[in-house]
Amino acid sequence: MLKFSKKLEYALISIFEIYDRNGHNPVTTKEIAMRYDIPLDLLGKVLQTLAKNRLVTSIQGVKGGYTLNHPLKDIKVLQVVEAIEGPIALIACQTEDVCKCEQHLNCNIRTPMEMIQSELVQFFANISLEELRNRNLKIQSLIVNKV
Amino acid sequence: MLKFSKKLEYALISIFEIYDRNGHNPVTTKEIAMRYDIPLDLLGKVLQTLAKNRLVTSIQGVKGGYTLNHPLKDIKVLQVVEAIEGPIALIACQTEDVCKCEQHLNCNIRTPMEMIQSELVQFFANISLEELRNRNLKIQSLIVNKV
DNA sequence: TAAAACACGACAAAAATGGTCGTATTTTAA
DNA sequence: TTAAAATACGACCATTTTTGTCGTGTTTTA
Repeated sequence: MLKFSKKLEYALISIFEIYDRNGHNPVTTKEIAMRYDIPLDLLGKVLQTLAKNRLVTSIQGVKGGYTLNHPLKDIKVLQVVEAIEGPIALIACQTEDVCKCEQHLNCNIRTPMEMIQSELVQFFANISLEELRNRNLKIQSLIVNKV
Repeated sequence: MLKFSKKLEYALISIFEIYDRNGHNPVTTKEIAMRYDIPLDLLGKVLQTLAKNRLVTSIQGVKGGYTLNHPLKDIKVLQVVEAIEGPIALIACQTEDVCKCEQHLNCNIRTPMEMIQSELVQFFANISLEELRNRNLKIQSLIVNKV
């Protein structure tokens, strides 16, 4: 099934959570893990990955935690996806320069897949986390109005 | 990593291959499997799934095989994806009416994810297999012109 | 009636994902 | 200066998903 990984879910939950507390102290892994019932160690790794990819800043030591590096409008869904899951590659041979799969000497889908992939990357690159929330709010208000 | 499954690859390869021979006899699982070096039994199941989803027609018996039900322009990427991988559900609780994950009693991503999912479904629903090939041809010709 | 093809359930192997553990490092504050 | 709280990170295990295999049955043609 086409789906996001748990790690990606945890990353998005964390970013939203850190954002919602911003201006205050750094948010700790433990706080997020407890609030959303996420395994502590795993969440730690997710946040470390986000830190390596400069989406959050880590602060070590007592009173440490994580802060957001950018406002939600400057974080694109693509950045989070690629930080956590690596580059998008719909079929295997798109990560390699030369297609190594003996399978498809006469491959009839490589270039079509490259095309759809580049459009998919654009798709994710064009949606910021802020828009994710706002468009959602719009939808909710439409529903409210409808009722 | 965000990617298509092998089965989905095999499905697309098969549809293109059957299309490229159309007007002739039904194409056999064995022919496709040999040409693209795909495990025979697995490919069989993929084609059976496509048949159940009315994308291809199966013909049993000697001289049997599979034929395409629709021209490429009438097959949307979404149909193939959903036939093979089931409905797109970016996070688990989108297949259920009520989110059962104790994890996210205070889930802050469900509705944002619903939003991005519905846009993603639209994305795949708007691309036909014909377009996959044609837009690709356009890109190729641009490259040729560029050189 | 034999051969060639699809149909399908059960199962096995392999890969990916999710999760755990131990240890080290950094920082604050008593 | 030392204890506690926090991140950093590699190694490892468990679970799930994906991929592939096998055996058997059914359909159709020649």
